[in-house]
Amino acid sequence: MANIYEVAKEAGVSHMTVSRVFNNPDLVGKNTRKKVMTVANNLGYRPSQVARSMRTKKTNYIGLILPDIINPFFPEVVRGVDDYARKNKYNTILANTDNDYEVEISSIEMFLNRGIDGIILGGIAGGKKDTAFLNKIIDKGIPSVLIDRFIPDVNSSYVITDNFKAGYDATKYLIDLGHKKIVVISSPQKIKIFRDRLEGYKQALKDHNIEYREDYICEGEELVESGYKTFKKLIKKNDDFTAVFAMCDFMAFGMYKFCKENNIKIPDDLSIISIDDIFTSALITPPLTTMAQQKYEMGYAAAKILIESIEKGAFPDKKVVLKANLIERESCRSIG
Amino acid sequence: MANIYEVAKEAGVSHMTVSRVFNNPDLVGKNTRKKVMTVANNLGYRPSQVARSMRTKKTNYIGLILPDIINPFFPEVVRGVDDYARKNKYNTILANTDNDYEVEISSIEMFLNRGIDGIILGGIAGGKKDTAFLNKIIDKGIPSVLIDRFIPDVNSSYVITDNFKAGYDATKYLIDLGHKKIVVISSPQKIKIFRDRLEGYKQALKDHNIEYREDYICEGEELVESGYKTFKKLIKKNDDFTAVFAMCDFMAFGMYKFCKENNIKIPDDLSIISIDDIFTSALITPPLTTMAQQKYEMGYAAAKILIESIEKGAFPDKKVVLKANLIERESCRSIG
DNA sequence: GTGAAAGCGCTAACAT
DNA sequence: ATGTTAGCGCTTTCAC
Repeated sequence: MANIYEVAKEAGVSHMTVSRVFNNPDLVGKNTRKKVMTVANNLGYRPSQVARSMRTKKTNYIGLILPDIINPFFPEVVRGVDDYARKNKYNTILANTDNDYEVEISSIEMFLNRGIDGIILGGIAGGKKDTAFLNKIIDKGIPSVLIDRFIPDVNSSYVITDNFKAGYDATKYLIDLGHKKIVVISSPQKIKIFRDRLEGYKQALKDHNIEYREDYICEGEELVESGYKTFKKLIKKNDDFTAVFAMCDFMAFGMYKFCKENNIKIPDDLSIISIDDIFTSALITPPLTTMAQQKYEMGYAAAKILIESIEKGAFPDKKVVLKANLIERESCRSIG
Repeated sequence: MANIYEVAKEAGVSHMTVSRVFNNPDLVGKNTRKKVMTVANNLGYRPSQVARSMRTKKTNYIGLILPDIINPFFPEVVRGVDDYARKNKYNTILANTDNDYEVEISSIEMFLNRGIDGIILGGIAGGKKDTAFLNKIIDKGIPSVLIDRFIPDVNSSYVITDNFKAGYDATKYLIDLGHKKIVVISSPQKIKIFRDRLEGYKQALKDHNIEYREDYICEGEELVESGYKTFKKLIKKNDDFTAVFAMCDFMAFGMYKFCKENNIKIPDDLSIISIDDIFTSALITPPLTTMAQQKYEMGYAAAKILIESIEKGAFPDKKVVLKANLIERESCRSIG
């Protein structure tokens, strides 16, 4: 493929004029510009982004680290990131880590070698290792933004759902329907965003003079199977409740399975509300009432923060909090 | 960040020795190697992939073009591609096109500018424009592999499901259950893989002496809503059937919705089988019996073909046909 | 086993 | 409005 010198020669100008035509067309005379464009087209010339990156120290790549693109929460996030990125001449490089610390580290290494301009971290687990991990990135001076995670003690930009309010609203929705005995199928409480959801639940109870009961809370992992097991465990200890607040759709799906097997009718015998609204939630029976996270917007906003700060040469320093919206479907009913 | 010269200076060797330590360690004496490694670590040196690409004309990037990562079929494919790629020191750049020809073209432009080493095309629509599109890529001399599509008249590598057999097996499964009146909710017949599924259906009918009826086939798009509408249209014309072969899970989901609304019990009143097996299919009620496509393997195999041919400097030239596996769940019943 | 020279294709900085 | 020079950080090639 033709390079800048061949185009220059053929067009009878210096290579710098060709460069300008592609980067600062205004600085080039109209006729020259036309001539150069014609020659460039004829020769099939396209500026090498690699050579450009070499010179400018800017690759227009951003790295996106997340546990697993197969988790239905992420594709929309990824699409949001990539849509904003692409609109602004950036490309996204994805790294699936399966929450494996070694892989997270090697992904960063790879990104560093590749000279990416910034990093977005989606849904990393948030333990102590992740604090170290994030600090490592920040120390390198690479702009970064967190999605769907808040890591205490680290001063990072992030885009997050208002998890307190989501937990509050979900609970309030059940209360308004007449429920007073509301159990919680909880995602890992070591992760801040899930603690926030629980706090929201507690506050809603308090505001409506309902007593908080420790034995109404049961914790598992963010997996369908875990939702099943966690609910099973809970119901064995105590079946005196009329509604469930599941902290994520996955766990709600697991509950659905348990209920089906044990002939518990949703919502007749039991109301269920959840948080996420992934694709499947509208399709199961009964369709799941859930607090929809704005997944696409999360990705989009994160990319926006990141890229704006890259362009400004400033460190990203914005916290965006998104609302979770109640999607009323058919898994809850009014009682009493 | 330190560059190769600083490391060389600090280690008291030439920069070429440093380069060799990272690329051909065997050519360097053991002691020198150790010394260099130590210095490199201390200085936090990492070879610039950009500079390397500039020199070698190889970026170790592959481009992956697909309609939309949000479509639940693709995340697993992407993961398969990326897992193989990453294992072999390649990274994947994703481009969502929404099947928009302009976007497909501009994605290619972008990939070309970036100097990617090869392209994987997943699920592009397959019309005339796509033939031209694919030929364009091949003409550029860029190695490419198709996933989940066969484009007639273009000599390209591909990884595909045995769609004829998938259609055949799905139909035979219903026949073995005693069904003789089997309608088809079809995905677009302008796409070769769906025509193959229909051929499989026809052959299964033939092999079991069941007459093929034109009015048993109704065509729509690969969308939940379209499954709903297409089935509605079909059933209005003719409700004399006991089973449905839906060509993709999405359309089956749409049918589920219609059946629920119209009090048609699955599988009691109607048996449904489909092709795909996306995440949701196991969670709906009743769980959907479907021919599982090997999505991850598709991506993995495509990346393997592509990268092997990049490394060999040869043009990819392999056709991989994957089996679709029957996942027996609860949407079909035995009759008569 | 190690080093010196050249150059990949571009842009920043400085001319004119 | 256009051109000249230098150099980004590597690897290829050739030399010793």
